[in-house]
Amino acid sequence: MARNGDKTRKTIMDTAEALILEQGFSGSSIDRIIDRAGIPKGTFFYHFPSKPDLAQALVERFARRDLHQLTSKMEAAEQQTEDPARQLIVFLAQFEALADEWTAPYPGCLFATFCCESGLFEDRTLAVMRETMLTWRSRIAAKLRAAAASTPPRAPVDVDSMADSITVVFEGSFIVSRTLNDPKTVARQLRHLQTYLRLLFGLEADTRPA
Amino acid sequence: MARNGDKTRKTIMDTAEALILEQGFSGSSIDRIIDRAGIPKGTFFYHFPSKPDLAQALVERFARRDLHQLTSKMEAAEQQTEDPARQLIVFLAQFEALADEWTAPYPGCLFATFCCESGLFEDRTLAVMRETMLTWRSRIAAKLRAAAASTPPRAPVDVDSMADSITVVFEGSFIVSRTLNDPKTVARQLRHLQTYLRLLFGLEADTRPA
DNA sequence: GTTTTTAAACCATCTGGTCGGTATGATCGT
DNA sequence: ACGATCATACCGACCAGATGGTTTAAAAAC
Repeated sequence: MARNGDKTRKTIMDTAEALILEQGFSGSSIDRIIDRAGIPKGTFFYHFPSKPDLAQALVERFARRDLHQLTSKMEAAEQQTEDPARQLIVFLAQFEALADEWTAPYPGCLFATFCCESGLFEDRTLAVMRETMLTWRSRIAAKLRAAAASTPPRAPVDVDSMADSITVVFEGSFIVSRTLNDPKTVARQLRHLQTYLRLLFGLEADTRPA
Repeated sequence: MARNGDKTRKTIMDTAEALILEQGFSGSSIDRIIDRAGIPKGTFFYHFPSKPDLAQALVERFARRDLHQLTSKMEAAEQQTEDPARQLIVFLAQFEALADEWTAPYPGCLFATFCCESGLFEDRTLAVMRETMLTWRSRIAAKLRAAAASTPPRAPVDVDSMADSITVVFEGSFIVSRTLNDPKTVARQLRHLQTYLRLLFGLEADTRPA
């Protein structure tokens, strides 16, 4: 299965990511990863020269998928309405709909996990996380500026930190969701963010409670 | 030096907590903890029979301090104003003032760290975190109900998840703050929460931007 | 014939944890 | 006031297994 190298690599990464989300990075030994994946040790080190290289590959893949979500859901929102404030609400509503389907086992964010062990990682690994968050900030902040230009917000807000709020709510609600064993937490928190935006830009309230 | 046991114990716990906040729990080996603390191994195991017992002691101390903050800052807020909505804003403003002083190294939350490695801990350890978060929820939710009773909120909100938002913002902003290397993130996010509350209960906007 | 996978033995170092022992008072009967 | 006793606190050598990682040689799959 020579050209199936990609498949094996994916198996390793998927298994590792799932394990890391449960036990953290240091807690996920290579032996346990290959044991769960049913793959010999030699194969692991054929694909990843070292454990830090695995971390790098995982964080890059996670960031790629994350940014793809940002782009695709933003484009979908832009096709639904012209108003930038409404676009942001539609943007969040899509994530809410996604999160609303979740049941256990609770999802996690690789960024949060790595951040909580940040002293163990190389700079290049942490840089991927930083750049991803800054990309979210700049894309969302641009929308917020457009929204503020067309409708003055009801309260003075800093667009950059307001943009960061989305990331904050994601990361924070993952943690609270998992700690409380409540899979609906993420969806509900995303709804509060929408309510905040509605109030800020004077949009009619949603009938469902936040 | 009979009664110096407490001091040694505290040294171990302080060192361990700081290290865990940097490297995570599995990443903080007992050898590294005692090395940093300048304490021999035998002494460590005299105070803590096992590593899980250290985790338990740490999480219980953290929870105790956390709940003390909740109580003391809530009482301070209650002495400043009678209006429950304003009390919540004052409550948050106190944490904001605290967070606004922070510079590097970035603070972390032991709960977040443990949550990201939750697969490694005993139930009793995770239970402490869960109960602490639920205590926050019920105390804040009570205030929110009182606020909603005196002023109908401008948008329909679920008080329990609104109460959870505070925990969500704390946990989330710790992660974002550390990832972006921006010590001011926590304070700014706490300000957004205040703005949300102001808009919700029709209070005048703060002049400083959120 | 090149890429990929498998298998297993091997290594130095680190891991959580044990154990026998020591120092320092406080408490005690005398 | 005396030494004997005792609990608390501290020390560091030692252990078995896990850790990340290497090596080697061979077998598949394309």
